[in-house]
Amino acid sequence: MSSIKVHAILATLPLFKEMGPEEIDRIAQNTRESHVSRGEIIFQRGDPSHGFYVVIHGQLKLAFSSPQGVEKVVHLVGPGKTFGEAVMFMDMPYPVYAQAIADSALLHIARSAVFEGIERDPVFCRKMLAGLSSRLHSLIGDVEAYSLRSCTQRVIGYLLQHDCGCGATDNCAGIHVNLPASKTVIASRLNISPETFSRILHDLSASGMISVKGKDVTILDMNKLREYGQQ
Amino acid sequence: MSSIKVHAILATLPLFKEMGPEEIDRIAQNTRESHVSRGEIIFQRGDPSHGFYVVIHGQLKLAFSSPQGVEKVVHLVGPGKTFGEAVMFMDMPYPVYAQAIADSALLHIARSAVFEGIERDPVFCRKMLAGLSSRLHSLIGDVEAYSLRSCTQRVIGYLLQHDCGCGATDNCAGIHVNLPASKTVIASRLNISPETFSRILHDLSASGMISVKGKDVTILDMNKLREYGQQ
DNA sequence: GCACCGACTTGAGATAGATCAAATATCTTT
DNA sequence: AAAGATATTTGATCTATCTCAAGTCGGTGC
Repeated sequence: MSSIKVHAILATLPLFKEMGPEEIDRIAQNTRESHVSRGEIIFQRGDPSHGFYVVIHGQLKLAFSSPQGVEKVVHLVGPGKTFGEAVMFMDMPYPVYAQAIADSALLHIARSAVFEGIERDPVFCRKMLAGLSSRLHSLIGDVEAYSLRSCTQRVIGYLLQHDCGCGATDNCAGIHVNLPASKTVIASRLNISPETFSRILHDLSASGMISVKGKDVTILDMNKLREYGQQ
Repeated sequence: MSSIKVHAILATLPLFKEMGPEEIDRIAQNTRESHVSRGEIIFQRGDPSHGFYVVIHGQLKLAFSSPQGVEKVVHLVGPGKTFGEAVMFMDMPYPVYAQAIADSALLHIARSAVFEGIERDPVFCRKMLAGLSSRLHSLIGDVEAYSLRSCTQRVIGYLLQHDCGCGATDNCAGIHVNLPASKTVIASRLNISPETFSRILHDLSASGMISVKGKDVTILDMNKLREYGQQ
């Protein structure tokens, strides 16, 4: 891929917006593109970090597995999203592994470029801080969900979060949610067994709140669903 | 408290070490001291953030509660530790509330001072990033523990993490752990009911791995405990 | 179009940990 | 030091969710 194109991709990221073209070029120079196919590991738990990643297209998961081999998906990363920033700022190996769940293209941005960027540009630095903060915020949300909500509530929470932003209408029926990965993976993300996930989806369908066709979920009764999810 | 003393306290924090005295003074100028007694709320979930806090002495908890009133402690903060940084970098209200679990003294550092600091000093910025990263890392650890480990394993993990650093000896028996809060609070922190926590401590005592006297736990057989916690 | 393979569903049963309740123990306040 | 209040322990029971097992569905390659 030409460095022109890399430049263009970087320029669309919130992180680099507002950066001057020459700064972006500097970053682009320290960027490595890679293509991975479904199932490939990008890094293992315990590997040292040399930078962070941007997903150009495809989908991957961050996860760890127990000694018994049970896998727990912590995070799903799709196009335009970044991962691996946090580890870069500590002298620590990756606490999770990253695996492609679809053929994907990635950009790797070298740690050195980021550290230079911080040195030069306080705005960049603040964006980096904002990015980390928002990841932290969503992890707190996960902790809250795992500890205070039932499986059904977590599923409903997930569906509501992933409605494809039809706007502010309160009870717009027919909202469409596309599951970005296999149901087994989503279940793991929600810390539920696949069987339980399947049953919950079934039950929500049966009571007319949603309808499910493969990876497409349609929210039929938003209010009822919200109510169910609330308390 | 005199601003001299504030200056001295700030200077001991890793975050401000390496900063010049005049810079620290600038920070100190934007610092507000507060004393809270046991049970007092420092901020509520939903409150807007105007800076972050340093604990001078005392102990507090960050937590949220479910609609049914069940409380879940996310984080315990003791002397020398900071909290509330992450929220400061986003336009979001606090996702948790903070409550003193012992009479405490706090320093509040205004957001504006932090943002100025970032503007001026890339080292400070990097430390801020490192701080957030490390918090994020430990949250990932929590998520891992909640999703892959049993209650007993979490308790053991907690005890092993909180041994008061007797060094690298592998099987130094008699390591002493002091629970920094009531057992009910620790249990919540570990996402366990108080009853279950009590029983686990009892069982570990019964099998001779630890001994418990109030808030003092002594690890008697480190190896056995580790083994138990592993798998 | 058919056979195969992984993903999903459905049923039955098992269980870790929660909840409820009552008895102690510990800390606070007077 | 006694009375209350709060925290902890212990026992008995309950239940949400997991696990195991057996289909069924849906896409892919031949």
